[in-house]
Amino acid sequence: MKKPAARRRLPRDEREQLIAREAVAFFSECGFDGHTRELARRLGITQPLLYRYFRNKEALIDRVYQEVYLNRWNPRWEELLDDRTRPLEGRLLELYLDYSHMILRYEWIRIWMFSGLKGMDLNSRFLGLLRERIFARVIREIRHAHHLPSPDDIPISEMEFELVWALHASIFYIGVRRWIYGLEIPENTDAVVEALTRAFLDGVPAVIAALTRGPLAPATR
Amino acid sequence: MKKPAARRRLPRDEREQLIAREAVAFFSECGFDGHTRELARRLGITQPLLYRYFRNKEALIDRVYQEVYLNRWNPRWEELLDDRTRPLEGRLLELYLDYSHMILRYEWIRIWMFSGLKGMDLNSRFLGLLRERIFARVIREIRHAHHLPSPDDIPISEMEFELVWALHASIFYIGVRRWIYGLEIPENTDAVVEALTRAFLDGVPAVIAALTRGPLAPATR
DNA sequence: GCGGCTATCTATCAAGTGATAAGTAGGGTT
DNA sequence: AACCCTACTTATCACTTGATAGATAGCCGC
Repeated sequence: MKKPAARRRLPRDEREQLIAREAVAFFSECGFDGHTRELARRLGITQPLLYRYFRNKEALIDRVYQEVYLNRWNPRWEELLDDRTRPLEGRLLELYLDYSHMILRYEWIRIWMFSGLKGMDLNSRFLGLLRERIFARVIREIRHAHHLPSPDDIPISEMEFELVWALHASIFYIGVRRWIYGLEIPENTDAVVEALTRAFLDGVPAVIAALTRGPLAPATR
Repeated sequence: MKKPAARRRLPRDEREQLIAREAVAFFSECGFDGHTRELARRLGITQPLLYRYFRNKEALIDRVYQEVYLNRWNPRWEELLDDRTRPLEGRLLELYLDYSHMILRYEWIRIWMFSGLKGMDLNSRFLGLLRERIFARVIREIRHAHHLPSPDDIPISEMEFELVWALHASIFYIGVRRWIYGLEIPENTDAVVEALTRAFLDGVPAVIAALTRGPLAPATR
């Protein structure tokens, strides 16, 4: 209720930011087929004004991606996992809590899914990064903490990756339930993420131990 | 390469089925904003012909839902879980393998997500059923197999439901990776579903045991 | 093979949909 | 207070898109 109407003649930068912010909210609600007229209506401006700030609809959508995803990768996640002075459980809890705070948001989850369904490569590129930089490290550190062979000696198997995918899925799906299906979820999502991470750490090392001894199907990608 | 062109003047029922089947493939690929002209083009017919078989686009989409979801609920799942003459592990494996065969398909997963993003109540209604009929039973049977209090005595807690959601998420996400992100997944998905279910049964009962003894936060819905 | 039923097509409408051009007016500068 | 830059609006285009009306022609029964 700050402004009755963010009206006429704003400085260029300010208007651009207003548009970008509303575009994030709008496209995350309606998908990228949402109409520019409706977006303009929500901004309290006319539709042609959008085109004074963005060359076309595609440029506007690019900006939305930039706002929601760009530079959200936290290099600390990798450092965190590498820091063997700390117990593994603490490292994993911090990682997954932090990561969940990033992805368990309306805009993040929905634009992520819209983007995936549209076949953008954003998703596969990000998940490729996640797999190589995070998942592989998680498995490496679990093996190390349990005195199992390093991935340098025995490559990470497909099934080991699947177990880490499963934890990732469990966390991500909290957001899907809340922001896509519109279901109620527990108020304290941190507690759930924590419980899931602990359960993972309780159960998975034994499986990995069995895998690094048994016949292995190394991950193909 | 059977038919050069499935041409003119088919019997009414046959044409209707052709349209319905192609509509499933088409809308699962393009989403419900896909254009009727493009659908007609894929069918090798003109766009107005669609309207001789379906009152409007909405009716066509209703038919797609019907084709993909209606009458797919298998009452056997409930009977299966109730059958205490069989070991719990066998029952859960059969349940989740069968369920995964239903949902881990291109059309099922994508239309499911499109529907969720559009805010259809299909998703929440189906998941409500799943929660009450399946999840609650899974927890009840785990408790019973481990000589823990029945849900009649100690209601199922929020966290217990979360653990079952997590298994569901892990399985569902295999389909999301494959059919929405376009990632490679293990060839033998049955083996993965089996491993996830076993891991669930290995780890979760201990957590549930702790929960039914510790202070409980009963599930609110 | 011919007549008629109707599956299918051609032509077209009306409402929208992204985008552009040219006019209007707000507000900082002097 | 007059001026001018440009943020913003009005008017409009070209194309798309769901939907309808009427013409055309394939196929079954005789």
